[in-house]
Amino acid sequence: MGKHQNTVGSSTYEKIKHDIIFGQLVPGSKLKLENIKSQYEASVSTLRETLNRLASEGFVVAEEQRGFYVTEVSQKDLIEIAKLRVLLECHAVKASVESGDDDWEGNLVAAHHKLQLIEKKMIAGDVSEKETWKRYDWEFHLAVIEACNSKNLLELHSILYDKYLRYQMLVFTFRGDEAAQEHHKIFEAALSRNGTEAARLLEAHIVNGLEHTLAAM
Amino acid sequence: MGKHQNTVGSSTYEKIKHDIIFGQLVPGSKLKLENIKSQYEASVSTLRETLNRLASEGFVVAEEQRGFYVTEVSQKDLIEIAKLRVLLECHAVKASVESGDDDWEGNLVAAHHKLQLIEKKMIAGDVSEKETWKRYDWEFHLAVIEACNSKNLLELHSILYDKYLRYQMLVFTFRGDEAAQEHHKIFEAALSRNGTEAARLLEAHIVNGLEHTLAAM
DNA sequence: GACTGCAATATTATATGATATTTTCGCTTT
DNA sequence: AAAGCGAAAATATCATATAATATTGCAGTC
Repeated sequence: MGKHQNTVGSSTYEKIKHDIIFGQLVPGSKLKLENIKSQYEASVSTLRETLNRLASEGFVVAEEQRGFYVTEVSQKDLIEIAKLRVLLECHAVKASVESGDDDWEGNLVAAHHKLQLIEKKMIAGDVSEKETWKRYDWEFHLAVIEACNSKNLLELHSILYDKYLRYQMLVFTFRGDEAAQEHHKIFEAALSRNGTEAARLLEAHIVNGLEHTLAAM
Repeated sequence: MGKHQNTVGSSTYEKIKHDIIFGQLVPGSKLKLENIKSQYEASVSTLRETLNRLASEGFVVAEEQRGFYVTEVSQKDLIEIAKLRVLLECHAVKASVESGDDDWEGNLVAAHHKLQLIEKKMIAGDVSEKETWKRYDWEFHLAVIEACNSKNLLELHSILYDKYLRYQMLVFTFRGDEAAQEHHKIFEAALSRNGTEAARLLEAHIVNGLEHTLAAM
């Protein structure tokens, strides 16, 4: 059961990725190896491995012979990412409700329940658990599309979600009850196996979130 | 004009990726650092950087403390990739014909012309330039969607195309005149700004290719 | 006699610090 | 200003040390 000890490489990967998504590492800033070496307690080579991985995922830009930079943000980029999320996620939800089995349903119910609980807390004014909230949001969105039968799609979606999340964290604002209701409707449509409706609601949900974030940028 | 000298890292990346796509490195085989060190003339650290990059793109699988393996192939995976290509490429072509300018048209005409030339050679029996042919095929498909206004989408598509190409190379078979005609029809639809028709033809083109490849696996 | 469990050994992956290149930046000269 | 020239800083690469995994051989058991 006990998760075997992580390598230095994988834990620095998690840390740096986290710090980019949650804004500790500011967009456009240079990642000088010597500097981050002390900050993340890893050697140059290990850091380079990490930064190369993050570069292929798009969180870091690697300029040949010139080092690494935290990827810039822009409204255009956010719009692209949101549109791609709509494209992939709406396609996936239709496939998912088609082929989801009882396990899928159970998992979806659980994910929605947990999300609902923390949303209530947030709406009541407790903003202390932003990261937990976002994890539950992620788990819910994943649960909806998980039965889409495409590992490849789920992997792409995972990266897109993180990129989208980065923008949300950048200009943190809570849409509160509105988003919670949208989640609930998506949940109901998915559970009643209405793929088209779930896709429609999902698109509206993402677009609303996008506009909210854009307005705050 | 002169392309500035490549780093060891980027050239080994190109080489290993090429060898995976074109089958020199067989699916599932282990990439032992010491072995490939001599083969690709790079140090362990450089190779690890490369393999980490290829792992996030999905050409290599990295198992913690167990090393790197060439990603396995399967019919299921191929089907997933083809479906994703359809999803992204059809969406992109509609956006592209909407907003493509004269530069886009010019580039598309050029790409189609070059592809047509080499297809004629191939049909005539000259199979000596497989790689050039595939590069032109790639350039054509890219040219069609290039004006979609989404850097993110084009990057995802680029990786998907390479994964798809790997399967085609695995069971190399030339669809000949059939594919050439499909390309031509896609070209005409795109040029006449009929996005819906272009998307329809593109989907059929990819699905036909998929079935051809599946049948040969 | 074959099978299981354990310990010693060999192999391999991971991580590090040192070295070689390359770029950057300030200073001088035109 | 613009170009040329180092010195300093940063990146890319390497060889090696450390830690983990796989393998082998040997006893003890069924």
